[in-house]
Amino acid sequence: MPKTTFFNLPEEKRQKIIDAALEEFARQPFHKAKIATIAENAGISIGSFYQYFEDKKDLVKYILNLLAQKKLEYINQDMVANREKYGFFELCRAITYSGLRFAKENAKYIGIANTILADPSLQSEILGDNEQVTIEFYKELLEIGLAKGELDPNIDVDLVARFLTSLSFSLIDIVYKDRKIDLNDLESGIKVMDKLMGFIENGIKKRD
Amino acid sequence: MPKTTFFNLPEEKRQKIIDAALEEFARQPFHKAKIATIAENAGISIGSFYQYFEDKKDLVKYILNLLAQKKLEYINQDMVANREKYGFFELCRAITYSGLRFAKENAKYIGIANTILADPSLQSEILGDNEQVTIEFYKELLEIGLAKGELDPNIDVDLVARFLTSLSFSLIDIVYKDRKIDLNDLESGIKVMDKLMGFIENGIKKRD
Amino acid sequence: MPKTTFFNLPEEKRQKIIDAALEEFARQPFHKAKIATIAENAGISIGSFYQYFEDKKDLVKYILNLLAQKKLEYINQDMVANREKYGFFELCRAITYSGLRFAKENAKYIGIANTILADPSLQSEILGDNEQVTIEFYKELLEIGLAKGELDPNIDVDLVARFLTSLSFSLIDIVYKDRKIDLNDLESGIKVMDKLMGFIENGIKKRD
Amino acid sequence: MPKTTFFNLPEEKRQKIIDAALEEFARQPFHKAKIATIAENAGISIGSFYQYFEDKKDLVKYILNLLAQKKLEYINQDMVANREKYGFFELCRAITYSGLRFAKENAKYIGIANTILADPSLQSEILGDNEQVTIEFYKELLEIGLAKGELDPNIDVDLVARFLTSLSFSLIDIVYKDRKIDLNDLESGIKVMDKLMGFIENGIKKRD
DNA sequence: CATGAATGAGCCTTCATTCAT
DNA sequence: CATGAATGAAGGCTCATTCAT
Repeated sequence: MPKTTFFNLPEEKRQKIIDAALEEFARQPFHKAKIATIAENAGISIGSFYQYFEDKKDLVKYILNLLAQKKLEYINQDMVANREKYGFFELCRAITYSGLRFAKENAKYIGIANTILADPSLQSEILGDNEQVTIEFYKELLEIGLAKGELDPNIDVDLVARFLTSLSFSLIDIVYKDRKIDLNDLESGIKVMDKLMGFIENGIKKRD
Repeated sequence: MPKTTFFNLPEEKRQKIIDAALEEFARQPFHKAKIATIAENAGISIGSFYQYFEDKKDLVKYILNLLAQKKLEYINQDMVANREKYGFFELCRAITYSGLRFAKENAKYIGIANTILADPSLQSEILGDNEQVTIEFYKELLEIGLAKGELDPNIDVDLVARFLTSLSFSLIDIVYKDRKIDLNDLESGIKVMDKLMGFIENGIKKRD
Repeated sequence: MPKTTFFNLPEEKRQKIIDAALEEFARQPFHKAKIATIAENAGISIGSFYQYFEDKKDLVKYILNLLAQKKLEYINQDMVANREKYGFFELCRAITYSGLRFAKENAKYIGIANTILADPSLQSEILGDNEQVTIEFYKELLEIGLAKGELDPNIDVDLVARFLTSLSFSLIDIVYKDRKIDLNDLESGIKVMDKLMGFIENGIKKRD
Repeated sequence: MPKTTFFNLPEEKRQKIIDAALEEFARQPFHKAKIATIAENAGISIGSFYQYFEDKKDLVKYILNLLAQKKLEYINQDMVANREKYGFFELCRAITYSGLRFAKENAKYIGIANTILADPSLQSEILGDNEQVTIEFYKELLEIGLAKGELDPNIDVDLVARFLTSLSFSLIDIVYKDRKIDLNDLESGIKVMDKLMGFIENGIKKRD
């Protein structure tokens, strides 16, 4: 966690530092990213950087948490809170849709998490159980869907949850890498999503 | 590409070097992986290393090509050559199945490609058009399937090809990360695969 | 010398700063001792520190002077003032005894002077002529002793003075390092001292 | 301990590095001594330095060991081996004499050990039980002297051993700091020593 | 071809000191 | 006077690459 000095900073300055960090980590993997560059782009001195953060890892952890948090904010909290009232596929669509919006509005930084977490020597130390949380969330949705009779009772809940989790990352990947899909046209984004969701729906919904 | 001296080496020695490199890249991201370590584990001197390879990047490119090549070898070449004679889903299953076997027999090194390619500063330089190749291959299979009337004519060939490509990586990911799926029991591996393929099949096959 | 602001401080605050400095210098050599730590332990801000002291060296010089001064205070001033009236060995015993009491009551900080003065890059700059003063003092005592016929006229005054000075530091060293000598039992302290003084006395007193 | 690469170096080069280190540590305390300076004065690159030594501490430990070893070599090994055959004061004189010769021929570097070991944060880590060894050695000599009836049976063996040990360092200190004692005139060195030993002898020898 | 010592640019991190509030 | 954020020079250490043997 950043030191308290960081949080005492004026909003604007703090944001500038975060932006500089995001930019650098988007360009360089952890071990090649230079704090000097980050500091310079943030308009602060190296010494100041070390008054805000314990060290390089401290910064990375914070950035990653920020991204995770930001992504969560895109999800419709009302739907999540009242998940019982919505259909499974409706929820999945909403979640995926929020993921899309997140991707659209943060296109520049989506690759960062992947880049950072690809470093085996950081994973264990930095990565919390974010992924596990996502899996558990999908499992719960699936259980609800099964109880309501929306889903094929034969599906392997664990496996499907894992698959949906992995898929959500894939989706972002596709959107992120394929610049041909114009994210500024949200319409087309939704269409992409709908098609993908169609695959899933056809695959696991209950058939009469 | 490695220098000719490398290819003049006795098979055994060459393999030892490759193994050492794989091991190191599995443990460390590109910029933290040390040639000194690789050389030592390979039982050669640092000087020799530089007689075989141009530099560090040269080694990485070679290793990546090796892995791609090895994965290809797992695919039933007869089916690929005579792809016209097989059903689309049959081919997909076979390809996925080969991916599974590859994952099973090279579990240790699966993460390497991901780790290496997560480095944005390497991607453009090192990554060839491997992924594009895969996408094109799937597109061809889809076109054939469409021509044969196996597939729903409404699907977006480009998107589905992209999706299948991404999916194949996801699959490997799931298998790779989830140690609960006992890869030694190939039966279960196949079951996993079949379930996943079921989703796809339900999603894009032609319905009468 | 500290700035006047320092001496305007309430006694208590000043002492807290001194204590914090002593503590830090006891733990770390000059170049590793941190003003930030001293300031924090003293309950003042770094900025305040620099309002009291010119710089780090200023503090060290002051601390060293304080210790020297404090040690002097342990010596029976009456005996020193009227040195002519006392026997040489009586004076030596008294001085050594006072050194012991100083060591006992300031055990925690005895090592500081040694630690600081071991730094060659500081010695010339910081060290006054404290040691020379001590040597001169012993020389005077020896001259008096010789004049009174207490001492063997053949001794080399300069050398013995130097030796006694060095010895006084050795004594403190022994007491300081050897925790087996229970300083709380002053009785035993005196016994140690008496034995050491016995060596000297036998060595330089006039024999008839 | 230095790496093997260091010991593979030609004698001359090795010596140059040691000399450069001695010179730097004589001028600067541990935390201010710069490897860059040592490397430069030794005529090697910084990189080379780190191929010879693990790190700065590694070098210091080695230098300290060297000095201790060198000092030992000055002692008449025959006398030490056959200590039973020599008188206590004879042995003490010989040991002190060897210390003097060591001081004379290594005047420049005598202060180094003191300087380095004055750093509390290094003592525990670097200092072995060298001092304890010396104390034990003197204790043994004293026991032999007592058994032979050479010494006053009332002396406190432990205390005197400790005192002699401390004294041997003091002696070196005097010689080291007092440039007025011309060490090039060994005659005068011996005289100094004899006087000091006289004090001790008078203090602890058996009186009839 | 093999070797491994030599090189030095490069980067993280520290901390004494300053200064604006 | 008090504060504590800002500064940046400085130094330990790493490691890819070269080269003489």
